[in-house]
Amino acid sequence: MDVRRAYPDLFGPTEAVLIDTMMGPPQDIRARHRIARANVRLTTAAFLDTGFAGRYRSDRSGRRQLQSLHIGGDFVDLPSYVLGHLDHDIDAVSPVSQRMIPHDRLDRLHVEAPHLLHKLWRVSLLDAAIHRYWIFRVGCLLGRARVASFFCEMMVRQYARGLCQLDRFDLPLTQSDIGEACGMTSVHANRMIVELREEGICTVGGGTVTVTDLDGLFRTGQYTWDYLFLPAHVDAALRSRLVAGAPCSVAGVARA
Amino acid sequence: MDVRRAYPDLFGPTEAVLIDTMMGPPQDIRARHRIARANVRLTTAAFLDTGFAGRYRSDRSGRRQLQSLHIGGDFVDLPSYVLGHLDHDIDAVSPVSQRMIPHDRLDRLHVEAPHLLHKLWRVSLLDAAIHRYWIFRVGCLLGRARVASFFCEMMVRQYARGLCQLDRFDLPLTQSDIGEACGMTSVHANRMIVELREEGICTVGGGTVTVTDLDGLFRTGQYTWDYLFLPAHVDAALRSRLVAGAPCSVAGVARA
DNA sequence: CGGACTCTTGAAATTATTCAATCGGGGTGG
DNA sequence: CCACCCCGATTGAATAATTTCAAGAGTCCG
Repeated sequence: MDVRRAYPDLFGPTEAVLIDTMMGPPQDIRARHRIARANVRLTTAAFLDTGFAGRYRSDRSGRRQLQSLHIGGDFVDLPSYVLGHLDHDIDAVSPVSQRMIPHDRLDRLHVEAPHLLHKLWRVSLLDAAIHRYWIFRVGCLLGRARVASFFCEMMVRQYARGLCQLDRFDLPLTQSDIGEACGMTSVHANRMIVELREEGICTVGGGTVTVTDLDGLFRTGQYTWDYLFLPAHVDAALRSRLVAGAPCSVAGVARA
Repeated sequence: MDVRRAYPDLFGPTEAVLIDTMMGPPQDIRARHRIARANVRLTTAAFLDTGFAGRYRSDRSGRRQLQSLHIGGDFVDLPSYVLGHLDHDIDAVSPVSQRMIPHDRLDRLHVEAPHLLHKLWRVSLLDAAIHRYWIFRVGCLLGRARVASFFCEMMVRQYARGLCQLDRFDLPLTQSDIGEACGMTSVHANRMIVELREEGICTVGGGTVTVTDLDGLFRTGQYTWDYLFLPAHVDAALRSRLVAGAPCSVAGVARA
């Protein structure tokens, strides 16, 4: 996954080349291995080439919360560049291929290409917007809606990068992982998934979610993608496929 | 609240003056009035002088989730500068005094003071770290712990800005607001608050939380402040007041 | 084949919501 | 000044959502 494909409305060809030259060679990380550790001074930032990586925080009883789930094309480690270290661990959820960007290489952008740093700032604010939506999901929605909303997001984010169509998408998570993402036990996650299947909305298995009722999935998850700030053409494509399009998005921004 | 007091380890005196010159005069917003609207092109970013402001998203049934709560000294609106508009509303929770920074004034920093933009990037990543902790709080903790954790955060963040001691702090929220922050009903929030009071941990009323058992509050909320990236002296002060200090923080970062 | 892990299901216990009602303080109009 | 009203806090009881505990079935792999 190159940065242009990941952010088609953000980076130009020259910028993409520059970013590419900053990144080291691809490194493979095995599933369930650590990508970055909390409370350790870091000197490189990871760009996620392929695979899934997650941020985790655990409570005292060992119960774990997935705080974010990154897909190919995400800069998973920008916070470590700006803040120096992380307050949480980042793990490979599936097998991952990543490319490292040295922090001091990013430092040089301040004189070489300051506009690029501004765009990386934008990228990290997109992550923050996703975080806020996760707060909403976990805080407001009931079990079935939480899982549906989570599936919607993972599908739309991959769709926006050309990684899937709107009928199925990769999700190499166990039901325990899905529970950790949605703030529920694996047992309850299983029951919600069973319900979604019985309602003919989607099936989950083999690391893939197959969507049998796209509208139903979005409706059940009360899902809108306005917070993803998608490129206009992706937004339009999504709208055309959904009877009750999202209430708002980039294209629909009013003028003041 | 000036920026130096808000971020003592981040901005130098010269930078503080520069930021100050960018900001317009203080504007008063009445409680429960809108500060920024979703899906509207914005041209200024708000700096919160005093008061409390919150980001909200609602589900289809009208149930509302507080996604973040800002206090005096927060740049509440940086996402709107970088992304152009917001995907959610920002409301004044209490009476608010804010100062606006025109986006084009920030643009000029690219040539005038690029290092300042980098620091603003840092500020927005601190917000993102707080978002992630909210995901953890709402997704992992049970009711009483959620409320205690929320209280801890609001106290520590205000303490770090010299806005309170560790025995009481302002929290001009109704119990309904607290419920929206913690992902629960106002009725349940009330019950959790009653429990905290009966356990001798804290009392809530009149827009103030009075902490009668600081250790108990932190223990009940399983709270650590590592994600706030506090200045070292604030971190040290907190540690010295808590028998079982947080497991990790800036001062405790390993060297790689 | 054995072991480890995941998915699945049932039943009991816990946690949280909903519905309904009461209490109390602060402000307003008479 | 006081009756009245509204809103927020509080409580009880019934209902719903979720967790916990436990067990069994399926699958993959050494």
